[in-house]
Amino acid sequence: MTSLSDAKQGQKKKLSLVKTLVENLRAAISSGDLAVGEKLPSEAALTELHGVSRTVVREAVAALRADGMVEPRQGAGVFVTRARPASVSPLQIIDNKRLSSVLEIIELRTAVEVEAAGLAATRRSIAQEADIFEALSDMEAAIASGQQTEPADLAFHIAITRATNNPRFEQFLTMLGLDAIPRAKLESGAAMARDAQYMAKLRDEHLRIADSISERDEVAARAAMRAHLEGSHARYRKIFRDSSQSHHTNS
Amino acid sequence: MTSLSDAKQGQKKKLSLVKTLVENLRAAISSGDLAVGEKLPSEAALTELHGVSRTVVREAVAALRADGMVEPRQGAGVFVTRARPASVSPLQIIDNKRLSSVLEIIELRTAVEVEAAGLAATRRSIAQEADIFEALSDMEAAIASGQQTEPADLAFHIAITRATNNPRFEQFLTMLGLDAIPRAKLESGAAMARDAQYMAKLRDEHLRIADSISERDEVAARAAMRAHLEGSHARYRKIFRDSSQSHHTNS
DNA sequence: GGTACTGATTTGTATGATGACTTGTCAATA
DNA sequence: TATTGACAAGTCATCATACAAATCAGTACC
Repeated sequence: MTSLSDAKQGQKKKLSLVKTLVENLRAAISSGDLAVGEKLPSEAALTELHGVSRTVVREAVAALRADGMVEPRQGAGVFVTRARPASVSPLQIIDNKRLSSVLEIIELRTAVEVEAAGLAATRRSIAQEADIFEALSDMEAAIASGQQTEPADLAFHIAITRATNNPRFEQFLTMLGLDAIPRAKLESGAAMARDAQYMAKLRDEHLRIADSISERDEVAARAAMRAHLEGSHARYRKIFRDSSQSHHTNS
Repeated sequence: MTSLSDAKQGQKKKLSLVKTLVENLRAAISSGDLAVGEKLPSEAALTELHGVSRTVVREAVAALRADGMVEPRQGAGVFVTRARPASVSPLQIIDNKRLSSVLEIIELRTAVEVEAAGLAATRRSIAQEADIFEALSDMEAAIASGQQTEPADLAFHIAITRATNNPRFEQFLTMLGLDAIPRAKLESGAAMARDAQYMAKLRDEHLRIADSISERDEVAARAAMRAHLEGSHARYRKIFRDSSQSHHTNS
């Protein structure tokens, strides 16, 4: 025991007792020594174990709670909620350069947006329906005027998630942000983006989704959204193939 | 002036003193009211200003320090180092207290996990199949020994996302952490958690999912996962109803 | 068999005390 | 004058104690 004070004196001087205790606990949690859902030793036990006062223990727990790693419950104990600090959003580590990463994200989007389309079909309000069609016409306007279509595209999809009346769906898509609508224009799709045929197909897919939601046809809405995103997946997979081929011929 | 205690009682019911103080300070900092480099009021001043004890003040500062927003210097004071927390994850704004929030998250999970189950059924490797069944038996062991089942439950679901061979699915679930498996045992489900009938049903649903994935039956896997999560949704909605009823009778 | 009570455990908050460190003041000194 | 050194006030770090509030497991009771 008194391992903390010893360690502290063993090192230079710095490291406050709280900081060392936080590091210890954090290590124990992320190493799985304290598994998710498990209960930490009680404050009394921690004071005993580490040879520090309750103040130190409480401040250390306060720090972990701020990280979202633990959650104390009065009368019950302190419980581990996450193995890693919540501050690092795992999905944020999207390597936009790698097309495989883009494909992975599209697949995850498919999961969420197909469900969103189905829920939107059953729950949408009149106003939300109008918003969807408005986003649709914005997109068409962007196509007609040759502007960037990505923001309008994203707005259309967000309008649908909003129509689920479950804010988490919109949060999810907003979190992905423009990463969700990959950079076709940038990578190699400059030609494709101006391809009238491609744009028409995109518009048609969107229209089909919007119509299904409008008609409260859940099954059709799901199918249309899935077709749209799987089409998108296929298109980017094609880009992947083409670019790697051209890469080969170049080298 | 005891502004904190007043505010606390003014709101619903809960919200610890530490949390409210943290929010206040955080707001003051990000609003520029307390500029970067500036020194916070001393502990004594803060206790006076907000009408709380030093314990509360110190834990609040410990939380801000964990966020990297302030840095205390012994003998000198506490200084602002950043205007914004080091990083914020967008979905993090989950109010675990509100059951409606839990229900929303379950719905989002349903979207992701139903798709994951389908993908897992088509893509799983032999090893991944084994991992799923291992998680399943861990869960059964937890039930049998009367341990907490939530961690094992989460592990089972994560094993499935892993079998999609798309790391984004696992990242998504890991991001939610235990928020994804709401606190049945904690809130009001102490009785439910020990309910053998409930546990048997849970086990049966899990088994059905695992079997479908094992047999590479995509449709069945999706259906089983959806049934499982929609059942979960219904169960928590029931808790919501019951608790609000009991609340009414109490008041 | 279910219900209400009770006591032990645990976190939340308050308070007082002591030590260590930082900073500014100011007199003593070269 | 400029530098040094002691000193005091202010501040955070830590410890110890106490009580309140919530939880939980067992127990007695009906």
